[in-house]
Amino acid sequence: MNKTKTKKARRKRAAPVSAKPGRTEKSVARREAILAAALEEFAARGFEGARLDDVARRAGVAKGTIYLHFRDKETLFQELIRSTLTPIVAMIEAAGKTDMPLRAVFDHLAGAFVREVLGTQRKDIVRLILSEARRFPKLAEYYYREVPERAFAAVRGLVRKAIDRGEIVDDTLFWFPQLIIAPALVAVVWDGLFDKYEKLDAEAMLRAHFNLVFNAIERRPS
Amino acid sequence: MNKTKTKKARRKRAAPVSAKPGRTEKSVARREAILAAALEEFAARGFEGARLDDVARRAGVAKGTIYLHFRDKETLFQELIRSTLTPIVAMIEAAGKTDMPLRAVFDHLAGAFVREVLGTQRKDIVRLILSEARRFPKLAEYYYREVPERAFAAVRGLVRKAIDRGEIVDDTLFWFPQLIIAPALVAVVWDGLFDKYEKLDAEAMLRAHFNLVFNAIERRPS
Amino acid sequence: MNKTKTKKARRKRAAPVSAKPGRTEKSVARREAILAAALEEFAARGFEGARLDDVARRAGVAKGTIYLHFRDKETLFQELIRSTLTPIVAMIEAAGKTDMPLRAVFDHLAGAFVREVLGTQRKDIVRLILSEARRFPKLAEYYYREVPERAFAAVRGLVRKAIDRGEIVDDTLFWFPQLIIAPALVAVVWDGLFDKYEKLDAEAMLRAHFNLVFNAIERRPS
Amino acid sequence: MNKTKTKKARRKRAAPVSAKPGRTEKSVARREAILAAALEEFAARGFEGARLDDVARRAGVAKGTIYLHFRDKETLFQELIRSTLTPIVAMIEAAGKTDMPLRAVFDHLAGAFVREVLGTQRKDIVRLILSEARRFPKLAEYYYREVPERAFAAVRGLVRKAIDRGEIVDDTLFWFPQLIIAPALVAVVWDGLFDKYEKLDAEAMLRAHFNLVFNAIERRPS
DNA sequence: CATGAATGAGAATTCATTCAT
DNA sequence: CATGAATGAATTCTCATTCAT
Repeated sequence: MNKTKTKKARRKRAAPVSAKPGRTEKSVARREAILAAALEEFAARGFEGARLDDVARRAGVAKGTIYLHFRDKETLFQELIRSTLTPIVAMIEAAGKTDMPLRAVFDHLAGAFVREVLGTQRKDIVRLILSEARRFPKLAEYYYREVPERAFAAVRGLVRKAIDRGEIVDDTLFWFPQLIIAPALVAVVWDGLFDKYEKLDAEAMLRAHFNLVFNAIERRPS
Repeated sequence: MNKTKTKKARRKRAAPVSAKPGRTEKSVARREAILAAALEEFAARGFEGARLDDVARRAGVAKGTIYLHFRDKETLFQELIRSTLTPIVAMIEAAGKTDMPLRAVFDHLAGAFVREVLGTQRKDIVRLILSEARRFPKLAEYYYREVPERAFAAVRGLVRKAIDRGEIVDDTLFWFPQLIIAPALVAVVWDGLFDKYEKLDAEAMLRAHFNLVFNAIERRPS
Repeated sequence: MNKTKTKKARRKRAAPVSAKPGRTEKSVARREAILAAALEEFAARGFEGARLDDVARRAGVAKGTIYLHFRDKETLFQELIRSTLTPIVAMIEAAGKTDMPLRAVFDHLAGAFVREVLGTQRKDIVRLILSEARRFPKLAEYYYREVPERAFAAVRGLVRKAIDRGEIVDDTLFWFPQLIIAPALVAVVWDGLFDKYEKLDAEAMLRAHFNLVFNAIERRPS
Repeated sequence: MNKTKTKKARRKRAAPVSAKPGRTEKSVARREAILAAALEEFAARGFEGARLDDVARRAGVAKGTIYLHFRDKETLFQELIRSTLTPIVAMIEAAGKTDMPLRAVFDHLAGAFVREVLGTQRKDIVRLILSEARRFPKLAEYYYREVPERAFAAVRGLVRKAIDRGEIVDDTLFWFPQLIIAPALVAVVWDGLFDKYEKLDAEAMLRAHFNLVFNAIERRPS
């Protein structure tokens, strides 16, 4: 008689909607406070390690309040990732539509990355994705669709245009757009793990990388 | 921050010595079995998510036996990382002492990386470090001293020799040795998160990267 | 992204077997202690109202120990019902196979019921079934198959034989075997709810009921 | 026993008066809506299992509104039972005052029971009393005074009159009036637990029961 | 009166760690 | 050395009740 069920599947009708509930300023503010607190805690301890108790305390709300805004811990985590990603995705989309020279676009994106990601808590979100997405396949797919897939499609478009315009003579970046962002990944990881042992000037590294790459692929004046 | 570190300080009396205990064959075999099982479980669920119960079951030993070989869960985790790292460190040391042309050394290391890391469970160890090391500063430092510090020192030595020999004309890699391994990091991350959505030919990517880099820095025959 | 799932479905591999785990005397004794404590608590507060904390305390074990023997609260509840029912089912089966006069069989069963059910904690189990089975359809079906279905089949067999033998001249009990046990149900309910306000001599009531019934259906010597 | 009654005594300040509040039509309607919703929820999940959230939703009021009409969950429960019982008590009182033949009275009551209880949600109230009254001694006593005590007094009066009039020759029902309603109890229980496995024609069963009983006790024309 | 967001005391369940056998 | 039953602190999630609007 039901020996093998995995879990109780406790009651839970009429889901707490998860997304934006009330509309009051207070309500929105609380939601933001919870997300901010969650970012700190998840970043510091990972998904499993973070305690909702601490999130609540840090957000200045009662434990139960979290559940008025997010169905459960996992939902809170995913909403956190999502809401942080949205503006980044917008930035990527915008970058793909420009007609500036390739090098200029990358320089601009590198600056934005250093300023808007590395320089803010958004880098923690990136780290969280690196650390946890594997255990949340839905999240991994969402992230894949929103970020690398779009970003690489944009890069490919830009590279093709640059070739067509004669700016560059090599299509390596078309086939491996990963190569252009690889140092950014290094920067995030380094910042999280080794910064206290050795500083890394991420912006300089990114610039050096672009120099190498464009030195290799730019049309050289004979 | 880090206000409420209640957790990690539970009971912990008379520590069972931790390191390599007896010398019996059986004992050593058990230790290996536990480490192998731990790798699987930690890789699949992360440090917090893994259960020693599952490690024991997978290793075919009783739960208590784990404690005969490792002081606690954290020690098991760190020993796992350490023991996996040892041969990699040796490889790095060896690579730094060669006199082969720089390009040849990197090609060789890339092959070794694809074969010995990406193609084995060692990639899971790398991922675990990326994911968890932040919460284990001791581990992060150990890893930093053993791997990137040594590896980058080796790279710097090789680069200097290559410049001295006139093989290359650019010292970017001396200042940012990270740039040469960045795509390897991408490969590990991609493999863990996105492989099911889009395959990535890591070896081809690494080769393409070297082509770009060396095209940029090699002395060009006038 | 998975907005509508009902519950976390937390990990739970390799079910804790639920039934008899170890084989030690101690283990069996603990299991019994837990079941006994559970009976008290469930009987006093119902399924939802009972707290496993109290069950553990009453059984003299730690909270976690309960989970070594029973997958969860529901399983504990159902095993409790089941293990109590088993001997009752056996009794019913035996009663159906006799060749005694119908009246004698019922007299015997009534005695057994008063002695073995009303006079023991088994009456609490009956009450629990009345109270809770509706919320555990699996349990309700199990109970139905084991008790009323068998019991009424037995009654019908006995009634038919009694008619064939000319003991009784009426087949009402064949069509409504419920009528013969109805007062027993009243006795259980009364005992639970009203005994403190007015005592009910259950045995006398059952006897009076049989007198009525047999007075109505027995072949009357013209 | 009952060592650890921690539960039922949480906060409870400035009680909101409990009983019938305002007099507005709206107010009365709301109260009725809440009671109706409460019946559904308590019947489906029991006292502990029912959630006031669901009651409020079903009644179309806010959660706080319940507390404007009922002091707390327990009060709501008891008022529900009480208000449902009132008309039943009236029916019993009326039945006790008739001068119809005993058999006719019972036939009439059986019809009323099938129509007004079994055929309506009132049967759920009966079930709730069977299930929960034990945990609410006040409720049990109230119910005892209002229903069985009165009903059995009425039955005894009717029986005595029937004997005096020479309708029946046996006083069993005087001593055990429970015997006359026992099948009704069976009908309620069966309906709740086993109806899906086997239908029970309650009315036919009650009639068959009366036939048996009156066949046994009616003065037989010599 | 009505609302429903907020609260926080629980309650079920998990799992690292211990220890008697 | 090995075992695995037992422990109990910790953690997530629930829901009766309150109270500011």
